[in-house]
Amino acid sequence: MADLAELAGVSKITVSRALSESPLVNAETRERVQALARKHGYKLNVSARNLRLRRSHTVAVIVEMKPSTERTMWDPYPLSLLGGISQELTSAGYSVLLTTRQGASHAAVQAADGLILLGQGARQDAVRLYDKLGLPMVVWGAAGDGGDNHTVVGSDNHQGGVEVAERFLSIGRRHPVFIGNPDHPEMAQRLFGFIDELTRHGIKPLLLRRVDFTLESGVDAVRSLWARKVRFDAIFACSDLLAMGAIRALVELGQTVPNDVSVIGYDDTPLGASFLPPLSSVRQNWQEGGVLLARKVLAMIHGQPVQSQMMATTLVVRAT
Amino acid sequence: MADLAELAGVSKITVSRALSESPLVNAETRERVQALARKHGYKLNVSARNLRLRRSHTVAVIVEMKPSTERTMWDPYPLSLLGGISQELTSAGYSVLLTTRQGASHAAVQAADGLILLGQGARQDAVRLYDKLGLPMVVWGAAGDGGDNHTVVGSDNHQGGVEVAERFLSIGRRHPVFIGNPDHPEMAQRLFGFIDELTRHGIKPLLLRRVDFTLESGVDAVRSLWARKVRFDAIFACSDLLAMGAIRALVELGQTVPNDVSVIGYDDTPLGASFLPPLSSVRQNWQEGGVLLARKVLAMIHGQPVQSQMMATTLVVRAT
DNA sequence: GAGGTGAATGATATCGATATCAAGATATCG
DNA sequence: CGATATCTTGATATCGATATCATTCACCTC
Repeated sequence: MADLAELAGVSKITVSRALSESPLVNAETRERVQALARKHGYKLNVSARNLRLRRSHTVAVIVEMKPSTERTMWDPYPLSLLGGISQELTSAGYSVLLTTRQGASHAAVQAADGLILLGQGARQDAVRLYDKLGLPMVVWGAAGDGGDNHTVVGSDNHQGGVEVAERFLSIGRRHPVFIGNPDHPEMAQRLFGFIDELTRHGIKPLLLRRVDFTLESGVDAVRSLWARKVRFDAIFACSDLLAMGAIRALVELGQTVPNDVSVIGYDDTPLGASFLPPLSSVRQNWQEGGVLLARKVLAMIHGQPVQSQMMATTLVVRAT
Repeated sequence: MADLAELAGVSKITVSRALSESPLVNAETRERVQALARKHGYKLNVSARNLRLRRSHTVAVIVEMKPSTERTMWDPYPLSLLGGISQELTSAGYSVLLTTRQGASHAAVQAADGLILLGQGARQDAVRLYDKLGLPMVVWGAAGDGGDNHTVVGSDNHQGGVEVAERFLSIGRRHPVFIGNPDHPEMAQRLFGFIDELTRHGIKPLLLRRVDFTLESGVDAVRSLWARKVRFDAIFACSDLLAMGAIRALVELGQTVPNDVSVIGYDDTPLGASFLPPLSSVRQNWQEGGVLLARKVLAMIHGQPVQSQMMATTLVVRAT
């Protein structure tokens, strides 16, 4: 910038003003300086600016969806959110700093203007940890206890459960089963919604705990029900893969879907949609979720009041 | 840092040295300063350090896989690579700055120590654009013309095509069809590999151009073949979705897979693996790809010699 | 005991930008 | 025509860290 100043025959500060479109500088001077800057390929030193302005124009995104730290980055789940976040933040002129929880101790994260936490961690420990940093923070997940310094955005898992229950009830199902892992706060909400709605009609679902969200796990779940000779006519699975596994096992056992047993999955993956038969599923709009997360951090950074928000889910009824 | 210096009764510079584990400082002093730093929650100002050291310990990842700029972040493809990149870089103490091409003009990207470009853009224009920045750069994609300042990492699409051809030949197929979009450099490589190997055995495949990589597009492709009464006994589809669509159409038309027609997809998605029948497909290891990308940039940043590299593909033979 | 060695610490300058205050040039007004 | 307002520019200090060179002091050797 000093060089530019010399070239243009003005002072550094005038160059600075010209490049930042300050109205304090003469239009002609501004043009001249900007032309020179382009010509010589001048590049602003972001560190210097950030140092002076005491802000980084950066939001750190910490990904930690599962207890298994090894695999966190691999699930398509956080990655979809990331898409929305990234688009919204970059178009607002902010940078996205991507880290896993291990990397989050690095200094760069602390320099961020705000934090987006994907996944609350077991027992909210991650949330508490980052709350201490005192940065504007938005968390993706189930609505927490609140009262902290952070905002929560998530999809309304409780409502998702309710919708599935309503659907089952409306088509006359009376012996529903829930497959999933209620230790996970978001899954728990789905279960609660499911139970709440069923209970209002005097029905009590069976809870089948499954930790792995794989196709095999779904197959296994149904087989175990069958082996125990449990009577059931509807399955609410916490993921599409579980649901597809369940259907596959049902078919093997000579059951037809949806005549004998209705099955509804969760997440409405393309995978489920192109399954045969096409899977009914609860859709969460992750793109929108990401955008919302980004908007909330930005609002917090700008000191605007921000509220937690749960996004509506949609039950997509296909063939199962 | 100045405050810490006063508290500890030493100078700023000594504090700096103590916190950076410099051997120039007395062990006892170092302990004392570090204890104070912890106690008062001291946080290093990264901007200041970066300014002084003239580096940012940051690698920018620019995502631009498809001509359609709107959707770039949504394909699971770049996102998987991102996982590997992120883990490798953060564990090496580097930060990952995530941007789309639109956001890449922002100053923060230019401040990065290195660049990872996911997707070369149509006609390599993106590559050329960023090459100008003069930063260490690694590009994911098909091996380019080389000779530029960047390194290319990608999976060996040509070999992938060859492997599929070999498989078809080994099971006696004589009328293969290729479905995909040869305008895309990576797809083109697959096609070339496919053709090269087949030609060695005097066989010429049929090329069916399809731009969309959806299930519907695959269905449509096979129907059009059928309508034209083309004779074919093997299909190499450029994506698993295309392959699954093709199979679905074949089944509708009364053909059996793989008895009448063999089908092989690309990418070995979980989707394909849990398809019925389980899809044969060419696997690219994206996790490894991401790790490799990260390692190469780091090497370039450290001034070590780096070479472009194509990763081997694996043909996973399942039921189709 | 003079000179040399090495360990520990400090003073100062510096990285590249911007905020603040000051000042010169020009325009406007009665 | 002088005074005040407006526009434009500049000098200086500053953000928070680290590199460089200088200094102090204890200890060792001959």
